[in-house]
Amino acid sequence: MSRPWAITTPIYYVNGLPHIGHTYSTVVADTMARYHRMAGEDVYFQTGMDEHGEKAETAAAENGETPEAYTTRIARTWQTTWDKLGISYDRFIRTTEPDHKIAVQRLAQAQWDAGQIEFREYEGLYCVGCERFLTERDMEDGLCKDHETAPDPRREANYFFKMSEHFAWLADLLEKQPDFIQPARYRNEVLAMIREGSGLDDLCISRPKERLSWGIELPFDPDYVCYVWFDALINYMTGCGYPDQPGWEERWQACEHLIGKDILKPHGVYWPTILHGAGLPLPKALHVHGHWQIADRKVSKSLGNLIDPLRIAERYGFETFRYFMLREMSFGLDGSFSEAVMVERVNAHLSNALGNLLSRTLNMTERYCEGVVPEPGEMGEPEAAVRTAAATAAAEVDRHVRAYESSQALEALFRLVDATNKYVDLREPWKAVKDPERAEEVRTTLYTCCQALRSIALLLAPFVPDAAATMLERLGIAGLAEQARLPADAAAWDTLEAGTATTKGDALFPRLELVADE
RNA sequence: GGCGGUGUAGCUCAGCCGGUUAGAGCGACGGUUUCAUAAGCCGUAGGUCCCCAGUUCAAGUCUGGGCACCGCCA
Repeated sequence: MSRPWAITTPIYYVNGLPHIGHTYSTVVADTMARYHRMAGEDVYFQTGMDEHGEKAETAAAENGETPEAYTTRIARTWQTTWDKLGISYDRFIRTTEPDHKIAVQRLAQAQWDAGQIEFREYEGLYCVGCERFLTERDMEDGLCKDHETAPDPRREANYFFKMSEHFAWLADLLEKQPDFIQPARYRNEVLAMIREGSGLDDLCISRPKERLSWGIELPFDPDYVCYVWFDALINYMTGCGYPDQPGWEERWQACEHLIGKDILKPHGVYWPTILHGAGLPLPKALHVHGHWQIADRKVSKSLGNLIDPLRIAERYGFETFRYFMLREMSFGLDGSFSEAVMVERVNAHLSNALGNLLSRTLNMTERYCEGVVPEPGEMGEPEAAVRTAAATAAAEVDRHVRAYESSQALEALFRLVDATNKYVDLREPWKAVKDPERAEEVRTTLYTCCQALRSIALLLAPFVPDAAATMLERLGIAGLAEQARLPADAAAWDTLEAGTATTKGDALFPRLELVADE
């Protein structure tokens, strides 16, 4: 049995439509999942929707729908989007599903039994319009900022998880296991959040049903439902099989979470302490990425910075969008999205460097070698250099992908593309072909190019799967991506069989033109 | 107000524990080639490494102060 490995996207809140931020998270997770699958690991990849809570209940009511109908409708839209974009998730989980409800109740019960939960009565200023207690930040001159009304003093009783008792443990964990939250900047932020005097305290994990009914009932008090974050976070474990599926712990402890920096606190503080309080094991790591700034074009303020992935896919092709996000964003830092820059990058990398290499190689193979992978002669210095470049690329891609550094991984991969282009120019097969005595050299050159393209396609498969599949198909080794093992098979040489038919085909990545907005 | 981050060529960024003339990719410009998606290849262009002070034989790289932007908290 191969080694388990799991990855989760954030559990997206059932609200609106996916934009570039969600798409980026999902694409990174998909790329990671595809790579680990190709590395022969037993991969589980989960994404899904967080469907409970006040906001969903309110939105449903505004639409004249039941919460069930509303959340089902929105969830379908999201799932359809991921399907259209070819995201290879293993499960699209919804927090309204029965197994999740069981998981939440079991975990809440475990905390209750462990004495981690306390019932407390408190008083605060409640805004009827907001349907929640306000903090100072929400008010101006004693009025709710949103509703400009005075909040009522109100008493309420709720269940609290004694979260602050676990801060020392968490700080200690982050010292001993610095890789638990990556990159390090976010680990430091979490340490700052739980430092003495930072203000973070215990976590309210319930809502009285009279105020909110759209939630999972607390197992020890039917008058209350779970606070939405407490409910939502547990989805990651539900998907791994908690509590009853045999062997869930193994998968769970190999599970890596991928999130945006906006939800660092729930994932970096709430989640590990909740698990610790319930006496449950932790996932393997938390990987935190930055946000996309939208650089060009006027973006309507009311719509916000909405980049609709389907619209981009329609205009430019999803794989180019995907390539751009993975190549352009330094993991952990903010990135800048602009269609103009995307077009520029994609043309330079995918069309000019890679697409053209494939195109010239296959064209010459067709013209000079009857359209089959030729029988190579002796390998010289330049051929050995390409072979070394492939081995280097395979090793570097592996290292960077495992560290979530997709940008550096693609950079390393394109060094192989460049090396191969330089190699062709050095050998000049279009000249050599005119000299009958150099026939063997031509065959060796084109064999080497095909072999390099095979490595490139394999390494590229997790990033742009469709294009990589097309490349392999044209090289006469369709479906190889499904059987190959990374990184070893991308570094392997002399694996192509002479005589295999190749197909020239159309441009793999036609050059893009910037589409003008209407 | 507190804590943290970021500030390096037009753009996006590398530069680890301080050490030869500060790097890469893209773009720009010039040359060359024709197998190829007006692609490839070769070369060039020159940036006060945010500012000031300090430590050091030596500082983008360490220390202190300042400025700008961002994040978290209050």
